[in-house]
Amino acid sequence: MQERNTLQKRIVHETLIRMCNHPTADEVVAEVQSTYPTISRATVYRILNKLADSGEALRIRINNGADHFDHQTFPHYHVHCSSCGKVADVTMPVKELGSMLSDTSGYKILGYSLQFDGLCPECQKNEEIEAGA
Amino acid sequence: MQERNTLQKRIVHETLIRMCNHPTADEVVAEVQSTYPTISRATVYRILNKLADSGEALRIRINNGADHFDHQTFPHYHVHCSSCGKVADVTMPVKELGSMLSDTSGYKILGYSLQFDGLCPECQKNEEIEAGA
DNA sequence: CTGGGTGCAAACTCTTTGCATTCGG
DNA sequence: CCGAATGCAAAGAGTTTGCACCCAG
Repeated sequence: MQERNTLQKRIVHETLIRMCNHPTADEVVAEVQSTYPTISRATVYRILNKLADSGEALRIRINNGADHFDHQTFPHYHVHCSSCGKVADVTMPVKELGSMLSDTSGYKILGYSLQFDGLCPECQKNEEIEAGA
Repeated sequence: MQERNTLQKRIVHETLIRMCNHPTADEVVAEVQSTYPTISRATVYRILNKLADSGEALRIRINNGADHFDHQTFPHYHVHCSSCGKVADVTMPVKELGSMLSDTSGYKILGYSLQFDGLCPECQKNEEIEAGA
């Protein structure tokens, strides 16, 4: 029943912390395996799930795609670029949401997830170029 | 190039409207096939995607699971029961969110998605019973 | 020692796609 | 007619799981 502190766990967690771009599980696998080729995809998935469940990392669910992970656990939100898929932080705190957690047809609210969709600066630029051409 | 009005499209859309419980694509397939066994899963998926793309239905992405669909297109949010997976509406309007759509590291915001997680009344009851036993 | 963790491959879930056929306009 | 839409089956992406082996405590 005792949780063990294995090399794999340390490597995956450290890798996630080092990757600041909200990587997908697959990107974490690739990054981990670039240095430790013997660590398997299943292990990385298992460790990421455990981190997300225990609150040591956030799972970010993007429309139409794989889950992304974020090692930052303080309350914040994410913008997802509809064009290139990049994910960025929205650091602005949304205090109002706290007061919204009621009037939900009898549900006991445990949490919420808020994500924005939009275009990142680069894709906006590309859009203008295409429109101009 | 002209979009056609097929029997399948009408059936899938009507079925979605009739199912008020935010069904998954699979549940729509099952419901449609209970009356029209020859309509294929692929067709239902294609039609649901088209409805979601054209704004005639909403796609609700739930943590760890299949997409749900909602024929209601007016602005509202959803609560997802972490225990039984049921999805319910949050009809409370969230005006504040409109003013949040800025200060997002240069992103041009096109939309956002807000979902709550919690326990539905039934699962709260079950939890109490288990705790008491 | 011992059972939690790992690696591998296979399985699984959800969704999309290639292709021949059908049928709405 | 003609090509958009369908049905089928197979493929695809992302993730989980069964099992034998391994190693942290």
